[in-house]
Amino acid sequence: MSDTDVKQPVPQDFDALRSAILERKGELPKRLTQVAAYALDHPDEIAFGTAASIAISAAVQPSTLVRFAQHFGFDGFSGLQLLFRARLRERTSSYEERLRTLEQDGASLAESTTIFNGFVAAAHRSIDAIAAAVEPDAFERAVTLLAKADTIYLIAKRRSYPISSYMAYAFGKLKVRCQLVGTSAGIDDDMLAMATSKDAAFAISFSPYASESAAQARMMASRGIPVVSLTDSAFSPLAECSTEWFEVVEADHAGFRSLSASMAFAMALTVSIAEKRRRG
Amino acid sequence: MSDTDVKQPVPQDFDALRSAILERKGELPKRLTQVAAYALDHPDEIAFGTAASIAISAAVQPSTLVRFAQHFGFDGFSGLQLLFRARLRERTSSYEERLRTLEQDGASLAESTTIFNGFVAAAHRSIDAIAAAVEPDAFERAVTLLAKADTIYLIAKRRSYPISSYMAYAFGKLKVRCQLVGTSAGIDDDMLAMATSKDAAFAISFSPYASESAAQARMMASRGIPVVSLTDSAFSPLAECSTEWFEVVEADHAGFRSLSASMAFAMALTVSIAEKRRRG
DNA sequence: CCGTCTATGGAATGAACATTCCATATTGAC
DNA sequence: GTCAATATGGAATGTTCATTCCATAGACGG
Repeated sequence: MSDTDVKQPVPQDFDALRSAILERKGELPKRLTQVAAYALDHPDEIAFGTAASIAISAAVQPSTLVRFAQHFGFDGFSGLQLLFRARLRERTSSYEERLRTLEQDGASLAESTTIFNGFVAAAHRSIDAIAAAVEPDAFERAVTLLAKADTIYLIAKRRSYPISSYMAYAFGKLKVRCQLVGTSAGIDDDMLAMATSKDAAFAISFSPYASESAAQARMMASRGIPVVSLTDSAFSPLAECSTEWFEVVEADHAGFRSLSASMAFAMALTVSIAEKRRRG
Repeated sequence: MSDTDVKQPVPQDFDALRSAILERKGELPKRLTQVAAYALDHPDEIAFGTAASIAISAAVQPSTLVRFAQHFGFDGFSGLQLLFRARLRERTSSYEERLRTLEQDGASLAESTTIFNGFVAAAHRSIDAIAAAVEPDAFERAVTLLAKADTIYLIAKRRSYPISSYMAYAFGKLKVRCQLVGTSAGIDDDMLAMATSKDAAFAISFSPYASESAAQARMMASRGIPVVSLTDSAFSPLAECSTEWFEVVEADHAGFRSLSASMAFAMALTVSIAEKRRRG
């Protein structure tokens, strides 16, 4: 059983595997070279296929795939396949990598440091996610919609309230009329009742969705007032009653989410609206 | 076998499936709704996972996943999974394409897109900056200081208020007693007057510094109450009266700053404090 | 040219998995 | 409140799949 070369450590990520393959391709027997070439040329096939389907496609036996994986220190083919799948999943996580190297340096970091690094990485990931998820056209439509509104009603409760309150602050500085809804109990509905179809609303709500926010957004929509919203799922009650809606998936650290990505989005929206107005 | 609704054709690609799910989500029974929400929120999991692992993650039975697939006309779960895999294959290209538009801000892009990209980039820079600027030891000291406080007073006005209000929300969830200062005019000083040296304060202020915040922080400090602060310059009035202070330089886009980095910092601090308390 | 050692193909095996089935719970109509 | 219809949980089932095993082919050294 000299199959598993003990000298080489088992590759932990796709890049390591790739290097290992390139490095050792000279000393591999014929069929394994064939597999190596196929693997690097068709990584997606490896990620999605089954051993049998890949074997056919690469013109080898399934057992050869297993042997190939074992040559590089894996338990079997499945272990190797995980790396190919992780590659598709992660795509963006150079941040996680940086974080991992940070944590290797000092063996015993204070817990607070780990938490801090976790939130930093989560923030990066969240921002990448929203950058990829927001369609420029939809964003432009939302900006147009809100820019021509007489008054912009900002609907947000609880966790999303800090975002709307910052938007209200910024709108104030930018001389854009807006009305912050959700501050003191009771007067919200009275304020919203004054809205006309010349106005518009921007609603923010994350799971678990505050029922008032959804109800208020629905009410606005039913009165013909355009509603733009920011939420975290296509299943959000906001999604169905909004003229335009955007999905932001804040990455979490240990179950807690910061609002980093939402804040960036909110500011981009706010400034874009002001800019569009300024230009006429 | 009225499971497979013959009215609906079997979705042939992910978008068709997505539309079908959103369209019919109202008429789905409870567990199937749960699966529907999970599927749209975690498409990658569906693509790679096994029925068993997905079932656990979505808190349903494997059989429910099969039934869900059959409700939408598929033979079984596997048929549905193929669509999620195909999506992942195609997405990777368009996804990277989107991220590439972040770099170019040619005239061809809508202004709102340029602004959006600008804030995304600024957020990344800000977070990198704070990750580099915060010293783990100082952070740990700040956490310790605040964790042993009886009540944490959160001092913030105007631009920094969204941060403290989110912290107050999170502290509430985490059962950490805190007092949000700066909300309604007048009672602030009365609230702060009740603070004792067993308490602590966390102050946030950015240029141009609200004079009240600085005054309140100074007052607390002079009464022997530990003050931790987050500000944007060593010359900030907060820096000189704080036991520990941290500098966050939010990168700006066209003169406007989002609060992305401050939010990440605030959440890290909040969670660290709660965690330290929980441990004794 | 023979023996040994490694590589390979293909069948056998056993594990993982999707799917089905049935008993129970829940919902809705009368 | 009762009954029917539908939804759900969980175990049983049968299939697909990765893996192992073994017989044979090929390479290499003597």
